[in-house]
Amino acid sequence: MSTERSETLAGHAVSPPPAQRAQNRLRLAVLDRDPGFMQVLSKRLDALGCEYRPLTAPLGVDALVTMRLNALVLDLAILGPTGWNYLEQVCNRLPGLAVVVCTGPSSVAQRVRGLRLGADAWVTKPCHAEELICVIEAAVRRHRRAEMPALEAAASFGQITIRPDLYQAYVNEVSLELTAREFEILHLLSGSDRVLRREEIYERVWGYAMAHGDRSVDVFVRKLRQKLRAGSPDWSYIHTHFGVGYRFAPERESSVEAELDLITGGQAPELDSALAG
Amino acid sequence: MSTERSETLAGHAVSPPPAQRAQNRLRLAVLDRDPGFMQVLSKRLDALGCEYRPLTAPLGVDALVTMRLNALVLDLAILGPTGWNYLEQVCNRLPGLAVVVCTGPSSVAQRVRGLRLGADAWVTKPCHAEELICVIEAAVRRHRRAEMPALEAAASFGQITIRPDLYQAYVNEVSLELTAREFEILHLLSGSDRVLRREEIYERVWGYAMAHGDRSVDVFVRKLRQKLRAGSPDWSYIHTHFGVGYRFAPERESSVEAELDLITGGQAPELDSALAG
DNA sequence: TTTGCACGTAAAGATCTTGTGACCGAGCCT
DNA sequence: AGGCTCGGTCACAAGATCTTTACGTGCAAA
Repeated sequence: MSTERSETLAGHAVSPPPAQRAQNRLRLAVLDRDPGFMQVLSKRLDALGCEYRPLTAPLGVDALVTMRLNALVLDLAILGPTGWNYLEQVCNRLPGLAVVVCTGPSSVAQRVRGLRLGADAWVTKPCHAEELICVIEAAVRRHRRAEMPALEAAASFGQITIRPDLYQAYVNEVSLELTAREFEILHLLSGSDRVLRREEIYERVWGYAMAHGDRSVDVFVRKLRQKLRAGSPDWSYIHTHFGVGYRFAPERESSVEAELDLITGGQAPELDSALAG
Repeated sequence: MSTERSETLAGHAVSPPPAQRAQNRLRLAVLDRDPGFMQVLSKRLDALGCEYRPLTAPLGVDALVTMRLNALVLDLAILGPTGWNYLEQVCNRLPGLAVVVCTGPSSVAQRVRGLRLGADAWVTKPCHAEELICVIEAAVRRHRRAEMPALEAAASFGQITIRPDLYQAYVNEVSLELTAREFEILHLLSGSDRVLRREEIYERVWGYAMAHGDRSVDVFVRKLRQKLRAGSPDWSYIHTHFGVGYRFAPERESSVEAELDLITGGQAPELDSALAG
């Protein structure tokens, strides 16, 4: 297959598809010195695909900021009396960070103090790794509900730019006027390098299984191609794989254009203005 | 609620405190049957000035919605096997509600299950009232961090000025007379430059999940547009994305501009001052 | 080359979304 | 109690979009 993704053609960077997944993955740091605890915990975290950073000494708030964490787990015991101060600082400076205190036996007063200072949860050791992780997730979950608007970034392919935040695709700042469904299909295709079978496309866009003989995907691909061609005539984006499905890949079109492009330096101004008018 | 709404007629600053305070006060319901526990807890809650409602049987989700709670504390033991289901339902339908399970001895598996279903914290009885309250506050605090950026600065878009401190929008110092809901929706939309789906708007303004087929958002957008048009006739602010949702973006309208543009040759810098004056 | 499919294309009809006005109940003030 | 505002629902109409259907075209195997 044409592994040569044509991102270089556009002269734009293509945003990495896994951005979405990275957003949802848990990023956390654990400040603790108990080797057994750390080992058990790290094993479970790895299994969950967390990005996980063990710490043995308190990091400055600025360092924590640059790590872009979702959560911080810390054992107050290893910080001594300064722990309270550190906890307060972290909670104040990083209101969006989930902070879970996981430490040995404590008094009610201590736990109350920790929670009042801004900790989201207090787990007493010894504890089950699974439970601690659930507590972390609960704290992060609640936090995320707020700033979920962390959407995907815009991506460019060939001449078109796909903007998930606006549910629309553009060529030179001009909307292609895609309908919601058209956009979803384009978005799906553009996010995958491989050939997608019709059933796959249907299922992921419509949300349920495709009926046998349904031609809806074909019809939408046609409309998409039509609008893509209208806005970007000398490129082709959606390729048919006979008997299989469709594949997205920006490619330059016919020979005549190609020669003109060489002459005019990759642009055909008359064409653009003609279309724009 | 906002009883002093009509005072804004003058277009002058109005004291917003009552609404603010009501927002900050904790509104919670406790589903439990232990008299001793309830007594101790209610005493502490009263001292803190919480609006507090004891329950001895599970309330329907709809009933909980109308109570406008911040938090729900429940003892799973008194619900029996149906408790898990109830917990799940409540957490799903009211994503903005802090749910704290406070129940007797339990297994790790049970606690994990509860947290996974959406509970924000799990406190084991017997527990100190003070600690439980801290846990509740921690959960609510995290939830609020999202929608309570405290005092936000005023912002202007096109001809309108949005003043979160006054819970009102203005055109040339004149109030648009938005109701609370209307303002909240406008505020939310204006703070995000992407398309917001109805479900998102509903969930962030109403605080719980939107029922399928609910048209409330549409109706309020209509009322908003009406008032915006009344105060700023030749601008449009809220744009419909068919099949998706709404997006806020101040844009001039064509009607008056078109004629002026013809006269002034495509630019109408005076227009701003003319309209502003 | 012929034949059987798969696919491209187009348009009409069905379906879904949205705008809109009227209406009703709850809560609040007088 | 009565009038008011506000929040929320309903039904209808106008559009926009989607699905279905029909037929032409091109691919691939025999």
